[in-house]
Amino acid sequence: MGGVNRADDRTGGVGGMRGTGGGANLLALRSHNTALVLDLLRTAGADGISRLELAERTGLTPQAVSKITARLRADGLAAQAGRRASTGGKPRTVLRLVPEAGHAVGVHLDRDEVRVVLVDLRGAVVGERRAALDLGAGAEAVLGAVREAVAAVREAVAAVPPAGFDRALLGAGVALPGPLDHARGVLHRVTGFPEWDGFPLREALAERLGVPVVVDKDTNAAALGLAAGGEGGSFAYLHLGTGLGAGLVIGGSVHRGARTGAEEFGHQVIQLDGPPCTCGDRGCVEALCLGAVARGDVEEAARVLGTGAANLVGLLDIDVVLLGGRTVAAAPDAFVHGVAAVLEERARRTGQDAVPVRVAAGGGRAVAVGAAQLVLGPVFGRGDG
Amino acid sequence: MGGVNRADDRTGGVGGMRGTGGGANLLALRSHNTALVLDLLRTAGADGISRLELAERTGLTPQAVSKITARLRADGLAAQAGRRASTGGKPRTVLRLVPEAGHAVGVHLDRDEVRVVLVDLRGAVVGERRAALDLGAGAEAVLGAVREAVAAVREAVAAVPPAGFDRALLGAGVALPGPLDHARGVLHRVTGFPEWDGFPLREALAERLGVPVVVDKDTNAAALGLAAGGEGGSFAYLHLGTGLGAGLVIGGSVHRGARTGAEEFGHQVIQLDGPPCTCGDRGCVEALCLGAVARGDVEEAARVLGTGAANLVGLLDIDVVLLGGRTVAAAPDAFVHGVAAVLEERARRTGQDAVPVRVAAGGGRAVAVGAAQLVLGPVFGRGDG
DNA sequence: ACCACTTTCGCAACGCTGTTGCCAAAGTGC
DNA sequence: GCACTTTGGCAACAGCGTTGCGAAAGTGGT
Repeated sequence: MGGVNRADDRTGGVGGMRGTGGGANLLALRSHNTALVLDLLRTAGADGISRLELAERTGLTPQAVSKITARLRADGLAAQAGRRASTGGKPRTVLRLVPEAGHAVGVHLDRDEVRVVLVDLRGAVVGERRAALDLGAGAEAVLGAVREAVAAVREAVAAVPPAGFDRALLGAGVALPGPLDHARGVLHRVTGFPEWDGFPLREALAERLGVPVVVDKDTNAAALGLAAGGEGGSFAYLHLGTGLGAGLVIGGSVHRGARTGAEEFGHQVIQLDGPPCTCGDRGCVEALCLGAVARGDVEEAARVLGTGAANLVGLLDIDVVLLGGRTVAAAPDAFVHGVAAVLEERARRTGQDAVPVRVAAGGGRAVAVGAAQLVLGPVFGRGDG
Repeated sequence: MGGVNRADDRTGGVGGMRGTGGGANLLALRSHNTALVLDLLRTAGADGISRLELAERTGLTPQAVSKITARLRADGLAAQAGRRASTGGKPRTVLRLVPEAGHAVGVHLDRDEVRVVLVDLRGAVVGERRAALDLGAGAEAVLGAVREAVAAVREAVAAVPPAGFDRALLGAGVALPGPLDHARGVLHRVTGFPEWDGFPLREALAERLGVPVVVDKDTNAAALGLAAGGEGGSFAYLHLGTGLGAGLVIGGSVHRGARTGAEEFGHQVIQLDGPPCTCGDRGCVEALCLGAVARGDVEEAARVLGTGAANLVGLLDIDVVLLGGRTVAAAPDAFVHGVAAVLEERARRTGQDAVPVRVAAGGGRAVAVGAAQLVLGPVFGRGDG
């Protein structure tokens, strides 16, 4: 290890911290490093990870890792899990995350139903509940239904063994369609339901549930869930259902604009003076893509979607394109191949490797699971996603 | 101030730190907070800023700020600069950055000339030199010319009073056209000059100049320069010259992809099956825009550029669009108004405020000045830009 | 002119961080 | 069975920001 300070040769430093404020004290430093270790424990999964490996990956000294993991074990968040084979000396003891040391609920508030999942620290679903719901039935009814569904899931899980575990609920993440103010938890223009305009959902729900609440757009939540599910680097999640939206993950974190209008992927113009779109513009990807679907021309829809994806890939250097939504689910292969074809053609021209295209994992509960990650993310140092 | 830990009620914490590694020790914490203070001192400019103001803005305690600024003063980086009016007690002493405590050179390596600037810590130009240069003349000739130009600027500045100042050269930033590997400083496919392919420019130049070197794409450097020049938040710099490129600043930092292909703004398709582009695709913004310019139809060129910009604004929630480059400089008003018109039309539809459009400041030496910021940025905690 | 009060800001002691030096524990290999 | 390697905890340590306190330097009332 030598006498040289090991963190000195890192390029990153503490990094980050844009905007105002950002002074860091010892508490911030401690929680930062703790979150880092927790994140590595989570990534390691059931295999576990040794202290020295943690030290190598974080750049901290083994002794610092020992201190941090000792605290985590004392708090019940980590546990010893066997040992590795010796390499000529004392074998490394393997540590693993204790998934049931904390939980989070994820709420997917859709136009016609609410879906609630309870996940553990790993992000694994341990309870789920769906209920029909009219998003236009008014705030009281909707909030009540959410409260009920959340309570039902919590009770169901609490009833089954193994009992005695700490079922600490860290908070609730809520995802719903339409732009909103993520930072303040206030809704804006929920498509088709103007009565929600300006509604302080986070505050109202936090009061009813008695736990911290985070709200976000459904596509962002889905993208976040995919990122937590092992999808690394930068990727775009394109959701093609009744509309066309996207969630963007850049460098591991979800991109949200300062305003609410971010990720209007569907209203990117790719056909100057093309057919009119519901948004009032002409030649939007959404209009072209859904128009082709309506005509039954899935091939053309995929090509159009691929062109929009190619623009994104070129602009932001995306690593993977993931497709989701009901329309994609109806003909997954056609869409994947069609989009991939456009990207491969592009890669052939630029001489680079083609960006892979896949159907997003998670299926129908991807958004709810991602919403839960809105709460879990910060625990593992993922900012707000 | 009370007994409560003040950093606890911040949402940010130490934050950031994506990817592997990232363990932070006390040294990292110290340099983080120091950089934060330096950045505020720089932003304050000649007006200066008081210790208590620094404390409020960073979230640190006044005492911590006093310690940090004492170190900075001892190092010659900060100095007392008068005092403010009293508000009923001891008046605050104002601190300011000592600009001449450090310098950086910025090199703009263009196809036909090299432009070198020497800037102080504020980013103000204190020396400049231009020289004709054939980028295709081979590595030896080009590197020699750069070395000569840099040496000439340094000597010219060292010769003029006020003498005796610490003229510490922190490093050199180099900007040039075409994609490259920013992290490793290796070139890729410099448009029109295939012989530079894979050339380790950073290493080669660092050896000749004897100072650390950072390389980046010209549009990224220009965007970084604009960000350092007071342009806040997220913005896009669109450069329309012999080609069409863009530099993206998201949340105060330059966006670079993991690969080299990021920000291929000009090859965004906005006209399906449109006219062929030099890149091999059809309907790229660059082809349409430059085609219109060639026909003398500046109005149409601006509309096309505006459509591309609108796509960007919608996708990434950009705050400002800045235009630059020779073609824009030839008819600035036409381009600004034409692009603004598209964005205003878009804003009218979505019911939001229109994103403003301006001509980028800095003129012909914007890239060189921005290149210097590649070196200065990290000093002020701006990561690598 | 004097004194009470407010505000700024440095010194000293403190708690806590990660680091270093050292040693016990627990394996492998001759 | 002994030498060696590797792991990881204990204790002392340097250095970070924080807290307690007091000197410095103004204002405003008397």
